Amino acid sequence: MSYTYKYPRPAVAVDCVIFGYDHRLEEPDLQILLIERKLAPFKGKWALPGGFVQMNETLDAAAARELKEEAGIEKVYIEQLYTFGEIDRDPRGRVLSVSYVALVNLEKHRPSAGTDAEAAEWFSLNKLPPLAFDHKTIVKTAIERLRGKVRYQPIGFELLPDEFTFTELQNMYETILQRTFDKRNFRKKMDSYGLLIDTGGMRRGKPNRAAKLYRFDGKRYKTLEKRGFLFEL
Amino acid sequence: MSYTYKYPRPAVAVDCVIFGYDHRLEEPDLQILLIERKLAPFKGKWALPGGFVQMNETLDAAAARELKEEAGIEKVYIEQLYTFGEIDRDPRGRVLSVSYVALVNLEKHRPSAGTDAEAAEWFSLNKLPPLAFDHKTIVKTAIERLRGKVRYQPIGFELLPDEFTFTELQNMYETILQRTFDKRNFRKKMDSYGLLIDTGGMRRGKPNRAAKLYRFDGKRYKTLEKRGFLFEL
DNA sequence: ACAAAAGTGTTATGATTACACCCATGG
DNA sequence: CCATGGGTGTAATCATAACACTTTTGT
Repeated sequence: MSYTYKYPRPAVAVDCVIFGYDHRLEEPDLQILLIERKLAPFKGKWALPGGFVQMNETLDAAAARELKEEAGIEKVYIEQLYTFGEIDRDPRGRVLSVSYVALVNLEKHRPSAGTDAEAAEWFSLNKLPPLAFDHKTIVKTAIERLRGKVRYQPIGFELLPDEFTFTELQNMYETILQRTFDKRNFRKKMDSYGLLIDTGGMRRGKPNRAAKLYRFDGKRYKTLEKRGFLFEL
Repeated sequence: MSYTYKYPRPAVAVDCVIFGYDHRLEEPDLQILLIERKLAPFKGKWALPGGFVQMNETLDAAAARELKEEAGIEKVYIEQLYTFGEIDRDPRGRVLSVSYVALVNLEKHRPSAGTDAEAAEWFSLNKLPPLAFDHKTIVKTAIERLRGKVRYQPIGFELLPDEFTFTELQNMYETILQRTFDKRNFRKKMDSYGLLIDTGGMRRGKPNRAAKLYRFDGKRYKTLEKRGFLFEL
């Protein structure tokens, strides 16, 4: 079977930059999920999960599908990033890449084996292997988007478990933004937004004082947002 | 001549939301350049300038080409906005739209006749006609991007002539952001960035005190930006 | 001389920063 | 009982917001 058109058309792929964060690490870092390519081109190289857009699915749906098929990840935060269209970005011919960014908490996505049985692995951002295609550029763009957006939209919470401590929250921001915050000032500001619900639970198990667990109040945020409230770190 | 592929491919178009601003108007407003479609579908309706991506041009190049061909506009600020991929957004079949935002000063682009001899007209944002395809959605997204970005990147200057007065600058921001600023505070802040060069010229001709003309110092901005400086309105 | 917009400082308020000690827990 | 991270307040500084009058120009 084949498809014929009057004018040439580029192929269109979606590629996903999946950021993972593990709040339990001593020295936490941002990680990215990569899959090892089993086919040419770039056979054996690491690449972003992705694939071609089907005719009966939207771009968002294609991204969600690839996320599930290749990375075994579902129902997470995902947003469109940018569309890359350099002429020679794919040696097979003209292929556009509509890229997406997803944010997940690593605790929930440890196994990281794709259903397609491709090797999928988390890599620290500081230790990325060489990547196929122009995926290095895509990753760079994704990091810039994350760094820029995390400061004025409460998307960072997507990287944490549902319940988290103040310190875990602060570490997450410090990791992404590559800077430190004063503990008291950080808590004061977060507190002032009234977006953290005290769950009553405690993070225990370490030889120090137990820490209170909080949950992000997404409903309240949406309400406030409509009234012109701006989350800002 | 025709082109055959093993798998079906969507067609890919670029569409441009061209914002124009006229600093000389009594009650300035943001405008958008639209072209009247001469062919089906949506024949006779107004639409964003755009067209299909050629195989030998990047997306940015395609956007620049359409800008020139359909709107007669060249060498202006342009950036990619978003890629729209709803399945039924084009009645002809599956067509993705990689959309772009361009910013121009109306003074320089008055004639607004496209070289393709299509009717091209500026419309006030508040008085847009019904638009073809999903172009209303694209315009809405573009406005959100402009409103969000203008506050922390000095892109607003692209809407003004090279030389402008403080009042013109303030009016431009007030128009885009739909709010007012205190004159003294606005000048104080702008002044503090040191990004405006006094050209020595004056805006004369009105029966009131002449206003000093300034120029945006793009070079200095780039230098400061690298050192971590953040423009913020 | 008048109408219209240009230009200019000061004070009050709120937000941000800097900074250090006691508390609770598990081993 | 000790090591470790949790939790808390205050003062100084800086940025923002509010506010009104004099100057210059063209007609």
